Amino acid sequence: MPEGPELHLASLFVNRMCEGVVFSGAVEKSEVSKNPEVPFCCDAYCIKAQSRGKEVRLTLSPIKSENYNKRKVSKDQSQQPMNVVFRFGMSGFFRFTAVDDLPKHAHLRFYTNETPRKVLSFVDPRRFGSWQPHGIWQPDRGPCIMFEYESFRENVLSNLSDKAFDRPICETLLNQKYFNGIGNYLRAEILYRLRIPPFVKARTVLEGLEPEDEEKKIVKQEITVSETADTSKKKGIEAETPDLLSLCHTVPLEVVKLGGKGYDPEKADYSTFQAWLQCYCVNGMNSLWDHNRRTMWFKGDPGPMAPKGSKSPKAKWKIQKDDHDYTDAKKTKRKCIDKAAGEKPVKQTASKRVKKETKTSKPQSGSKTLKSSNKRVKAEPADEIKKPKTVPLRTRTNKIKGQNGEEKIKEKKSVTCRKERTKAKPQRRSGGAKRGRTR
DNA sequence: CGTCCACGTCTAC
DNA sequence: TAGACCTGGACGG
Repeated sequence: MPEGPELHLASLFVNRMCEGVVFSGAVEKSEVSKNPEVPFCCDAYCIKAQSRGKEVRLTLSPIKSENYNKRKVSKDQSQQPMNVVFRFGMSGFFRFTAVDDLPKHAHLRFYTNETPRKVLSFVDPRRFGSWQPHGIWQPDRGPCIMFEYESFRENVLSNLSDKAFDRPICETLLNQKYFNGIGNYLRAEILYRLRIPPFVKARTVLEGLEPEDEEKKIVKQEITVSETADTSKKKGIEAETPDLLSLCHTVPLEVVKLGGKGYDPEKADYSTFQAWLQCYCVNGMNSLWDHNRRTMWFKGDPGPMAPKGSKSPKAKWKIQKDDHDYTDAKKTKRKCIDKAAGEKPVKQTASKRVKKETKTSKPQSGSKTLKSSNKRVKAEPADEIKKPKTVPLRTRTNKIKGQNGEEKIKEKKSVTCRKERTKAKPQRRSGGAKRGRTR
C-alpha cells in the first residue's frame, strides 16, 4: 500500500479500529524481521496513528487510571508514551484481527486486553518496510504533500538550485526530500493530468511557478467539474489550471477520498482504484524505465532526457479503459507500447537481476493454509475464467490475452534482450548468512 | 517450473 | 549508477 494516500488511509484505519480499544502487554516482533524490537510493555495503553508523506507514526500511550496500572502508581517513573515510526516499503499495511487469524507476514503485533484477544499487526510480505521505536519523522524527508502543502510548495520553490532538480521531472518527483508522499503511480498520474513529458528537466518545469499559489483555492478544485465551470462563469473568472505542485497535493487527496481503497490488488474493491487510474498501467499508455529502472507510465512524448535505449517493460495486467470512449484514446491501445518497445531497445540496459536463489527458509510464521484454508471461495465456474482477478474491468471479452500475445510480433527482439541475463549465480545461502547491519 | 514484475528505499563499488 | 533486500502473482513453455 505504499504511497502517501495509502499511508494516510492506514493511519485512518488504525485510528478507527483502535478507538477505545485497550492494548496490553509487550509488543511482539516476528522472528524473521530484521527490524528492531519495540521495547514497550504496559498493562494498559492505547494506540493512535498519524501520517506524514510516506511514513506513519503510532503513538503508544499508557492509560492513566486507577483501574489500570494501579499497582505501580508509586512508581513515579510511570511509563511515557512511545512513538514508533513506520515506512511501508513495497508491501506494508496494518491489519486488526482476532489472534487466531494473525495474518501471514505480520511482523509487529500489538495485543488487546480483551478475551479473546485481538491484535493490530504490521503486515509486510516483502519485508522492505521498517519501523523505529522512539522514532521521529525521518529528517531528510520533506513536508507532506497532502497535509503540509504550503511548506511543501515553499520547500520546492526555494530550492530549485539544488541538483536534485537537474534530473527529469519524473525522477525528481520520487525524491522524498522534496516530494514526501509521491510514488510511482502518483508521478504518472500527476504528470499525465498536465500532459507534461516525464523526461523534461525538473527545474524547467518548476521554475516560474508562483510561490504562493494564493488565487487558486484548493478547496475549489474538489468541486465537480461542472460546478467549477459554473462558478467561474458567474464570476467571470477563468478557472485557473492547477499547476504541477498543486496537483502533487490534490491528486493524492483524490485517492484518500476513494476511501478504503488505495493501491491494493488484494482488496475486493480494487476496481475502484483501478477505475481512478488514468495513466499508470493503463492500456494504451507508453512506459519506459527511468534511470533507476523504475517504470514510468506516460502518454505521448517522453521528453528530451529519456534514457537512450530504455526499454518498455512488459506489462501484463494492463488496465483496459474503454468505458468513456471520449474520442480517440481507445483504439490506440497497445500500439503505443509496441512503439516504445520497438524503438530498437538496444539491450544496453545491462542486465543484472540475477538472484532467485531459492532459499530454504521456511514460511516463517504459520502456514497460510491452516485454518480456514477455504478462504478463497473460487465460486466462479472454473473452466475458463482466467485468474486475472485484477482485470475485472469490462471489456475483457475479446482482446485481453490475445493482445498480450501480440508480442509475437517482435518477440525475437525482446527475447534477445532478455537473454542476456547471464552472469552471477547466487552466492550466499539464505537465512542467517547475511544479517549484519543493524538499523 | 522458470522468468518477470511489483505501490521503496538503502548502501556499497 | 548498480545491486540488495524479499515474497508472490501472472505468464510462458
